[in-house]
Amino acid sequence: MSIPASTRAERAFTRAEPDARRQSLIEACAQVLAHNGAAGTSVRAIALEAGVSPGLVGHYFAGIDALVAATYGQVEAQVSAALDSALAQAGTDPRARLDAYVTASFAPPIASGELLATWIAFWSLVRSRPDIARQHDEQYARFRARLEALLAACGVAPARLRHTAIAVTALVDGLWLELSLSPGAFSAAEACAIARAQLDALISTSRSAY
Amino acid sequence: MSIPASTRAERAFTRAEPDARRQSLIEACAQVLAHNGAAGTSVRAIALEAGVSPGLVGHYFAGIDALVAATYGQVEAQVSAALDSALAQAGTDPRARLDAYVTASFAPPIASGELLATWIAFWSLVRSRPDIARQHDEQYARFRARLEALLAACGVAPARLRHTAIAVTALVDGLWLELSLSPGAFSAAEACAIARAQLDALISTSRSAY
DNA sequence: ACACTTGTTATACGATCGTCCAACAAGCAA
DNA sequence: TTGCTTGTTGGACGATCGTATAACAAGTGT
Repeated sequence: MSIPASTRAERAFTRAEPDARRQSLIEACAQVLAHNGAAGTSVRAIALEAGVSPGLVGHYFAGIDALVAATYGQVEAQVSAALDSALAQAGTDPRARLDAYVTASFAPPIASGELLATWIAFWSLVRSRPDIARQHDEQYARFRARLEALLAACGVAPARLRHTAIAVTALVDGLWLELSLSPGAFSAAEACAIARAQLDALISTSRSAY
Repeated sequence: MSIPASTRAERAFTRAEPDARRQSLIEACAQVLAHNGAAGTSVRAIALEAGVSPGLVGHYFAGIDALVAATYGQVEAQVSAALDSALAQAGTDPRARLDAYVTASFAPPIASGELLATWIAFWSLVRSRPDIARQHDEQYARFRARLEALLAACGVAPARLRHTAIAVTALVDGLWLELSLSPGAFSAAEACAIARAQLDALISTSRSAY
């Protein structure tokens, strides 16, 4: 009844470096999240996307939550790298650097409906899983700290640094979220213009507080 | 084998007004979303919470997505009512009304980790379901339109009205989101202060554009 | 009192879920 | 070669999912 092994045309077994396999599972998870949404993201779908048997997911990750968390971590690293790249191309003028850092969030690969699915899936775990809440807090703190440095270089008063960074982070997050959720409401170019205008207003008033 | 009907001690059957039943299912859905998160929200869990048999959910809603959408609609109505109430208590000064409208988003019942679960569950449906995307767009447009009216009363130039409203909406959304996701990052009072400062900056610069 | 409508229950059904595990394949050491 | 370690497979397992449906309970009109 069973098919003899000799008739197998496909190579179903390929061994990979553990790190590479982990990486491919993370990428498959991101793909499935982007295509099927959070509700349609299952171990089987991810394994299928990665071209791997379902059992292997459990071999590398404690559960699907851990895989989603790892995927979010990788997405965050990519976003961070994109911001770094924007910063590197911005030259030395403090204000230009700040603008580049902020507006990079509204261009690919950061502003993308596909990334949003990963973010939402991650957010849905924050409230119930303390470890994931900590991961989120760390990512948020990191983003804000870098923003504070850029703002300080633009002459924002130290006493206002914290609140200004929170404000800019909220603005960027809000614009990015809406841009990803419904691209028709306003354009990426508008988001950049809005953010720049807001930065103008914030920096001038904050500088006057010296 | 079967238990005679006469031995049933509990009254398992209670008929309700269709609207009241719909309402109770929506409230149960919100409860389950708040307690179990989006992943733990199933037809059975909702029916159990509402004290009703699972089949009844299908009798009132086409599917669980429709119930989530209805729940989001109700939450949005509650938020809108809370904002109206804040506006009603704000008096007649345009700037005070704007402040009240904006900062109300950072106080109960709007700023709440429980509400966040409903929002996230709804967001996760936006990308794949056009009808839900439309519902989201309408809600967003409604909020922004009211904000535009309040900003216009504060002297914001008409040409800047649209961008200013988008900016304030993004700021409020970003602050609200972070406040709900990780209450430890900053306090509600800080969010209010940040929003007020931002409004100051926006209105003064926008007024100067006359 | 009677049939009729309709909200509601309880259950059954097939599909899919996450997890587990014995068998297997490849590389490595001896 | 032989044995051992380990990445990998593929299917089994029980649980839970959304949905469909027949039986039932309470009004309602006649």
